[in-house]
Formats: sequence, structure tokens, C-alpha cells
Amino acid sequence: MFQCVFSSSVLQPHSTSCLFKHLFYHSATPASQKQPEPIYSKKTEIQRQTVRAPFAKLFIFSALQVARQLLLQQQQQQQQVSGLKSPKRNDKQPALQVPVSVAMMTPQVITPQQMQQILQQQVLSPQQLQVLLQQQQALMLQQQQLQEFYKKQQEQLQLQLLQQQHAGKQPKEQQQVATQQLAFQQQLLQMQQLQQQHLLSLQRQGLLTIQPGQPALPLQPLAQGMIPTELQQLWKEVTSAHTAEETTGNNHSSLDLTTTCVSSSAPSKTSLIMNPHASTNGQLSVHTPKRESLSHEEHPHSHPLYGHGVCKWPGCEAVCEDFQSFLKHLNSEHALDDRSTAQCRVQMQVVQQLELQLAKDKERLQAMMTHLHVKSTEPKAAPQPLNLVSSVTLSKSASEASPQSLPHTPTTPTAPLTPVTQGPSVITTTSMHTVGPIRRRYSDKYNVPISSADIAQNQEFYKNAEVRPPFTYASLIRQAILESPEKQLTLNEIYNWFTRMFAYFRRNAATWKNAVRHNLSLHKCFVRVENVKGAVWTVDEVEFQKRRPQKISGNPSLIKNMQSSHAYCTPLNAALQASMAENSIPLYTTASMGNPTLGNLASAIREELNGAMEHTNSNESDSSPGRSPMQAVHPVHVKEEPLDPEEAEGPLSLVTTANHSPDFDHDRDYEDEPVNEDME
DNA sequence: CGGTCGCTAAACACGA
DNA sequence: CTCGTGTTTAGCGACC
Repeated sequence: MFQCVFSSSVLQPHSTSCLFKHLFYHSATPASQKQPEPIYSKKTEIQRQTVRAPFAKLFIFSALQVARQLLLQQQQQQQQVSGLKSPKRNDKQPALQVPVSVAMMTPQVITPQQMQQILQQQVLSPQQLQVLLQQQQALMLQQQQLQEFYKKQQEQLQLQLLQQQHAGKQPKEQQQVATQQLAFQQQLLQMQQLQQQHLLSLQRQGLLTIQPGQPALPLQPLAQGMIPTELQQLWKEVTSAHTAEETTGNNHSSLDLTTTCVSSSAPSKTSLIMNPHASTNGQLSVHTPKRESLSHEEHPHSHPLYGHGVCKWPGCEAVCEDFQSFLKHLNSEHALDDRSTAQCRVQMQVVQQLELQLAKDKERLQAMMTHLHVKSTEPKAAPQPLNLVSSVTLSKSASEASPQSLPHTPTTPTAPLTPVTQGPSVITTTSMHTVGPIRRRYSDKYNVPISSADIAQNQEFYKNAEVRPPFTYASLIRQAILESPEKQLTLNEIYNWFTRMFAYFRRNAATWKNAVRHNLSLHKCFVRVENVKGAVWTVDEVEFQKRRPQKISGNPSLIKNMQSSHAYCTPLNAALQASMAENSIPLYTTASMGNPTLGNLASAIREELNGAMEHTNSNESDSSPGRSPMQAVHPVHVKEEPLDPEEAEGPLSLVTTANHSPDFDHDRDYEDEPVNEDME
């Protein structure tokens, strides 16, 4: 069901299950039962909507935008040129002024006169001529395609117009149609402009002589700067539209457009034009436009899409023994067709999303650094975690990220509700991604109380997906209570919070409710307060924090986190994990909110991120210091035990500094409540 | 291998 | 008697 459209390649069923394998607490039953419902139904629906159906509409919209942009640039360019035009430009002048008509779309290749002129100049070698001809051919093809598309668009618009006339919106719609037509004409004009630039580029290459006195300068930066990105976008649009209306998918011209404009060396152009699929360069420049598209040229056997003997094309994972077979596979399985184009678009969106996320995370990191630096003076941003982070990040999809940029924790350090703010995010995310066998163990080891921000971030996810939250019952209960305005809840209200916040807890009520009660009774951090209307449960924050040392005891990373000397390391590592975990959710939600395709790759990315995080975890523990002395300090199983904040001091300086005052604040909160400390 | 931890299940008590 | 609440114990698996 969810294999529709290009999901067959982008989102493999097995990768999906992998995703859920990570997400589901109990892998077997819940995963198999629930996963298709909330998540996939949404995803696929959107996929269908935006990927399959309105391809043409999408194209129109984006093409218009592109056309507008290009027109602007064109105008600027024309101003710059300010009337000084080469003979070729003069030749084209009439066409540019011709009102909209199909006639103007006749391929504006080099005119016979121009060709004659070129030949007369006798500056062209046979090879150069060939290149020139091929480029002209490409342009012709391209224009023919545009012409076809234009016709179809006109038909469509007419159709729309007719329909809307019935609806009585005639004038407005006509105007709209006219606008669209105009925009499209502008796009065509731009095509001509491209030709001119093409010619000029030939001039630069010495294939054409330049008229003396002609200022060919303005075009140069334009061709090298604006063109590649803009035109790739244009190519994208053209291609998608093309493939949308006719699935034959022979898009040579599209690729030609790209290569013609992007590349500045004639020979490479030639090869690409002659056989777009013969070279992976073309593929690369097309599919990963934002990467250093030629970087792998220097490394013959390294390819961004190839690693560890596996094709890294999103959703592919085909095994290729050697580089050659990979190239074969790439050219055969990921040729330039509608599927690949769609996948490419998806990848671009993913990258955009990641960049966005990265920007946000950078900002947060900055704030965190500032914050932590003020708090504890010792730490310098530990280079190791930094490198670790960056390497992980780089190895993954967000390769555009600057190496030194770090993700950081998702929560605001100053979250009012939870005194311990650095910790929680760590846990949340960690557990969320390392789930599998580790599951909540991690969460509670860090015992990170979940911060409201953590939950808030993933709220939507857990609300809708019956995924077991990676938090312990104790953490959840605490969160529920702290979220309440009075910082107290009845048992039933806690129940409600669970069901409200987590789809997972909407079933097997007997089980988890029993667990909740069990936890409330068992943990002395939960204090039962007799109220007028009955009993309510509150959180003894000090007790809750006290649990931490013991649980953490086994977990070096947490200890690191607590020891001020390492205060910076673990938070950063954790931050990485947090950020990664965070990434997955936004990706997911974005996908479900209208970015149709993102979710598909998101799953794959998540898997990758998971892998990265496992890496991180192992590295982390490898370099972990000794155990915390705090494990000796153990709360006793006596609920009446007096609160002793001093207990939490010593090696836990960071924690205590972070928590001390908040703890007291919480105590005050309790004092505000009528019957609190002295119940019993 | 033993200890710890978290979870589940279940028994039991108590009151409405 | 049922149901909700609260306590306690036992067993299991994971982890250290």
C-alpha cells in the first residue's frame, strides 16, 4: 500500500520496518500491528497527492516562479549590457519582442547566418564544431520540449478557463490565465537568453570570436553564478513536468540544459550531452546539486553514492562488489527517469530540511555554549566530542554542514518546569533512537526526567503513533505531574495524561495502569497527598534527583555529564543524539504536513542516524571515565527519609549547581500546597 | 556471575 | 459485589 509512486525505491518496506524496529519498544507485536495505520496512511496519502497527481500543477507554479526570477535577472542583465549586443543578439532581437505566440518558440538556435559567420571566421576546429552542434541540438530538443509543454499548458488553461467561466469567475480567472501565460512566455524568453549565454560562453571558450568592443563581461559571472542553481531548478521543473505528462522519460535535453549551463568546459559538456548516463558526473551534478559535485572526480573510486560496497542511493542499498559494478548499477537502476528525478527532489528537500535543522541547532548550540560557559568556567568545548559529532554528521545526509557545527540538545536549558534540563533531552533522544534492546533502560539510566520540551517536541509523534515512549513510567508520571498547573494530579488524571499524550497507552490499560500504580507506590519520589477531594500525587523532586546517581552509576556517560570537569563532553554527545532524534521527528512531521516525500527518505536517514548514534554511544562509553562515587550514596527504602539536598553534592557539581535552586523552588511549590510535607 | 533496575503480573487490602 | 486505588511481592530480561 505504501509502495505507491516512487516509494518502491525511496521507501523500502524493509527500511520502514527498520525504522519502527528502532522506535518500538516491544519490537514484535506492536510494531507489526500498528505501524501501518497512523504513519503510513498519512505518508502515502500525501505522496499520492503531491507526487503523482498534481505534478503538472506543481510545475506550473514553480516554473512561474523560476521564470519570474529568471526574467528579473534577465532584465538586470539587459540593463548591464545596455544595448551593446553582439550580432547574434541583434539577430534575436525580433524574437524577443514578438508577442506571445507559438511561433516565437521555434528553436532559436544559431541561425544560418550565424553559422555561416562562424564558419567564415574559421576559428573552429572540427571538435569544436561538433561541440557546438551538439549544444545546439540540445537546445533545440529542449525548446521542442518546452513547446510541447506550452501547448499542453495552453490547453489546460483553456480548459480551466472554460470550467471557471461556468463558475462565474470569468474576468479574474482570465487574468490569472493571462498571467500564467505571460510567465511562461517569460520562461521562454529566458530560454532564448540561455542561448545567448550559451553563445557567449562559446565565445569565452574561444569557439566564437567576440566582436571587438563587446562587453561580454556581465554574462560571465552570471553564467557561472546564477545559472547553475537556477537552471538546475528549472531543469528540475521541466523534467518533472515532462515526466509527468509523458512517462517515456527521455530527458536528455533536460540534462543537457544543466550541463550546458553548469559546466564551463567544452569537452565534458560533450560527453554529457552525447550520453547523459555514461558519466556519473552528470548524475552527481544532477542528484546532489548542493554537494561539491566534482569532488569525487579526484578520487576515482570514491563516490558519494557508494560506500561499503553498497549503493547509497536513497532507499536502494543494492550491493555492489566493486566500484565498476556500482557504476553499472547506478547507470542502470538510477538512470535519469521520473523516479530518479522524484527521488532527487526528495533528497533536495531532505537536505533543505537538514540544513534548516542544522541552522537551528547551531543557534541552540551557541546559546548552550554561552550558557554553560558562564556557568562552569572550566570547559572548553571538548574537541573530541565535537569531532565525533561532526564526523557523524558529515557522514550522514547533512554533509553540507560545516564540520564544526554541532547539533545540540533540543530543549531550552532554562525550561522552568524541569530543573535538570541538560539531562532530559539527552535521554529522551538517546533512548528514542537506540531503542531496540536498550529501550527505556537508557532513559532511566540517565534517569532523565523528561523535560516538558522533550515531550513537547515529540508530542505529536507519540500522540499519533502507537510507539512506546522510551521513558520510564517514573519519568512519565513525574512529567505528567509537573505539567499540571498545581504540580499535583490524581491517579485518574495521571491515567488521562498518559492516554492523552501517548497513543501507546490507549491500549492494554490494565497493564500500564498497574505499572503506574506500582511506580507511584514504589518510588518514594512520588508523594501521595491527601486532599479535600481525595488523594493527589506529587513529585518529590529531590528524591527524584537522588535516584539519579544510583541509576547512573553504571552509565559513564551520565557521570561524565555530571562531573563538572567533563560537563561539556557528554552534553555535546548527548546533544548530538538529541539533535538527531529531534531531526527525525521534524522530518516526520514535516512529511506528514505536506512535504510529501520527505518522510520517505526521512526513514532512511533516521536509520542512518541511528547507526551513527550507536557509533557515538560506543565511542562514548569507550572513553568513559570511572564510576561515580555517588553510587554509594543510596537512598534507602524509607519514604519518610528526610530530604537532604546535600547528598547530591560533590562530584555532581554540575547537576547540583543546575538543580539546587530549582529544587528549592520546588520545595516552595510544595509548601504552597496545603497539605504536603506533613501528610502521614 | 551476581547485583541492580525497570517492567509486568498478580495478590491483597481498603473504601466508595 | 464491583470498581478504583494503593501496596507489595515475584519473576523476568537487560545491563553492568
